[in-house]
Amino acid sequence: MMTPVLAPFESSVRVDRPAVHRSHRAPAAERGRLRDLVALLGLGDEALQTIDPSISVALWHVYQGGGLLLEGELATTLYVVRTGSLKSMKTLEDGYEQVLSLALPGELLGSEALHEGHQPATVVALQDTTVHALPLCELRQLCLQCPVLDRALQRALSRQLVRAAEVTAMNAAVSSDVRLARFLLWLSARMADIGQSSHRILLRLGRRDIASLLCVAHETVSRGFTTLAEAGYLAIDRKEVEILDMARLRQFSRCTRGGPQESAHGTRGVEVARCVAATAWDASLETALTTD
Amino acid sequence: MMTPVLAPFESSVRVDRPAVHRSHRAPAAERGRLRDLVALLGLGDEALQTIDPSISVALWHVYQGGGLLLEGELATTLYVVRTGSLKSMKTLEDGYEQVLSLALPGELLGSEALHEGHQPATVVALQDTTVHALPLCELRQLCLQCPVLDRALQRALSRQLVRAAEVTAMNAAVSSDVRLARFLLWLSARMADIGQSSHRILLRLGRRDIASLLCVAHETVSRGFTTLAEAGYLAIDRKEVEILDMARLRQFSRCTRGGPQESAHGTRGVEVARCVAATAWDASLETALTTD
DNA sequence: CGGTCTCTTGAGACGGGTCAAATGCGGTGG
DNA sequence: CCACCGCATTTGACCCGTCTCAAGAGACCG
Repeated sequence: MMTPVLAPFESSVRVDRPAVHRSHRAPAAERGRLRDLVALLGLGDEALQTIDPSISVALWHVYQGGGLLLEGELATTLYVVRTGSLKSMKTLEDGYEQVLSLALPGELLGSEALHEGHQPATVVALQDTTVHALPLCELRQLCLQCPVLDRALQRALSRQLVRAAEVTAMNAAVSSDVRLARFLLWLSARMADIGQSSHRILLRLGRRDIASLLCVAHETVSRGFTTLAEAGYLAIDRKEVEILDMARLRQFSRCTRGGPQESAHGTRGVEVARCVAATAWDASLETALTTD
Repeated sequence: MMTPVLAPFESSVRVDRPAVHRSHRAPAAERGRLRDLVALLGLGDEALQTIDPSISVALWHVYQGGGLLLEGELATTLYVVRTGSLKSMKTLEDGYEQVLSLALPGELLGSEALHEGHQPATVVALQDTTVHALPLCELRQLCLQCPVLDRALQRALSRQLVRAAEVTAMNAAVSSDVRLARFLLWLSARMADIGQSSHRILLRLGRRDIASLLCVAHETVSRGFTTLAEAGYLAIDRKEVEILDMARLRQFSRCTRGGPQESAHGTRGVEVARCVAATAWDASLETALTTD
């Protein structure tokens, strides 16, 4: 932690040719690191027994705004997020930054590079973050030694696929306000998954990044927050969101084009009533869906 | 092939509760089936040696409009597309059908269910299609026996992730015409990958499905085709597309909001000229990019 | 304390959604 | 073989939602 962080690229970075912007390796070398990794992959201590303890699993620190992966880079390592959060994004030919996903603890990074051998996306930390680094060659050994871990890896890959599908579903053709509501519910569920509050959320993504993820202009996101807040679904202060009425927010998020359209405008609750008949049913599902 | 196909659901199906619409198992039982599967995963015959030949890999036929996976279904099997094509889609709470991806030969289906254990999406054949079916329990044995295959599976999973990211990038915030152009280029590249013409393409997806994939109204897709055709980029007849000017189509596809906007309207080539200065450079990259 | 950033809010224009109707193809049954 | 029906596709007209441009208020940083 003495070593200064290598120039993390600015938050709204335009990734240029070279420069392996990379945060330094942290000195930390705890004993339970492997155990920690194994737990993140959803396995118990018993899996630990079958693993060669000489395997080196480095712990990396990536500071806010720092890059972990750079588009085009050769794939040498797979990462598992331990703490913090990161965004992955693709810089399109025209220079537009398309945010692809949000990585929270327990998730895999760099797995898209197994195919083709180079990173298809850039990954940047949204806050100070730690990741376990598994060199691919060691990973192969691990998979051979420990079939349980091999399967855990498959499951983790599968989860990434599910996440990607969720993002696509979020962007299903609907109004921007509904998209934003879906985003918040999605985030809320994921926070719950990692044991954090699903009601009070600190947005790590800026408006611009959220906008990119939802494929809208950033002003639209801003207005959307205002609208949802005025409707009483949530309170927002800068990057802090508090979901005040989960059930109604979820109700609102169901609207699609073609279906009964809901507007969050106007006196709260009035026009929402139209399709809220299902709210009781809704509430019964809520616990199942949110893991509150 | 004597057995009649179990009621395939109609092409524009709304998946309701029950009914395991499932096409029947085909009688075919060729010798080289395993070899075929292994080849689809990008492995050579040498991998075949390490595999227990008693492993049962069934070949399934799914007829046009027939379902292979049903949302919510328990995960028991992984499929590898052998011939044909399928779409995977999610039925959102409001009944809207969101198309998530297009599966072509060599791709994995059902892999999203490794996590959570049940299918998160429905998969329907767009034409008569054959898939290799690997029961999960046997798959595990295979992975143990044959590390090469295990890694091939990881790569295949990784590829699915890349595909998902591509879809997201396609939908990056741009005009609907540009989105359509990107879709066509994407499809063109994938057709090339599987050894088919990248210039003449038979669309297996209907306008409605394309619209869903691109998150626009189906009328907009229709108009988009007309626009691109009038601009001279392509010719379209019903479901047959012929890309007439790949370079200019690609050029057009680069436009994003914020960047220099291009309109395909009006006399072809006029307004395109503005940012076509790079066309020479473009052409040099083309071969690298398209695998024509 | 200024510079630079993000975020918010407003005003106006335009793209694309919605509704509607015409066309054409494919499949079905007489 | 033909008439009929349903569905996909196309095209037009209209209007709302969202993008764009612009300005101003806060934050954060040096």
